[in-house]
Amino acid sequence: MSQTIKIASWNINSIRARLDIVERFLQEESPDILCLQETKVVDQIFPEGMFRQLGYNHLILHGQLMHHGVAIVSRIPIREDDRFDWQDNGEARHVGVQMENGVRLENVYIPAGGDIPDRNENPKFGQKLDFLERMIAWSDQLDTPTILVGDFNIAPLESDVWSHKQLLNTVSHTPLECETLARLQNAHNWVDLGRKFVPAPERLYTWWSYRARDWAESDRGRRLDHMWASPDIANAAVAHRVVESCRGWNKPSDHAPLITEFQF
DNA sequence: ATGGCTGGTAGAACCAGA
Repeated sequence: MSQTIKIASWNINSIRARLDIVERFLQEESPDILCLQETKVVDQIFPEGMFRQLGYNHLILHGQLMHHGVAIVSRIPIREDDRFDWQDNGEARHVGVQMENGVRLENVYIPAGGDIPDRNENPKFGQKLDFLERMIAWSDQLDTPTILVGDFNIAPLESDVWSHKQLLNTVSHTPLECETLARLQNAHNWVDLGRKFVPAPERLYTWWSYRARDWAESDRGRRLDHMWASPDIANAAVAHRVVESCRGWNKPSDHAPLITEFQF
């Protein structure tokens, strides 16, 4: 007997500022599970009501004051199994759950890394690389079917950015970050579902700056958000897309949500 | 013109995002 599970991931840039568009997204797309990044709220005042009204009664929250914060909301049973501190500084950037079928779902918010792509001049860049190294060590040992989603803050391929040449020295697309992300991918033979369904060199973006006069017209996007799957369950993914239209909604996040449908 | 905006928290001529 097969089961279809629809999983979404969205860097929401404040859940409280975005409650209306998240509700619209849940009503229109009806995912079974939604992984959120940058919730920017402590767990005590996370706006659970809207989610529960729509049947999302399983809420796994890992927030903190002001910045970062992740959450997994679900209308099918999930149980928390870990919340790693891959940055080793207490920031809320990961939470992981297990579904009833035993597949793990890991929701991560990799640090942006600051402005200067040099760990000596900019400690945040070093923290980002160290975060990735800890994820590599974890991936090396991983022996359970796992789905890894979230805001990775790296656009690895030339066709993942609006201009490869102009962004080579911009944090999120530097060769060092792209090489490190490739090592992370190789550490578990992770399947990049975005590029499985939209092969390079087709344009594929998930983030557009707030500062563009017209984000859609200039289309200076980057693919910062990703969904990866263990090789042994990658074939369970039967559909995947970036819901770009959400970027044009009223008071949007600067990220668009991703959706993958699995048939287990 | 890849920072032109945006949010949170404080009460900033702030900090952070990417």
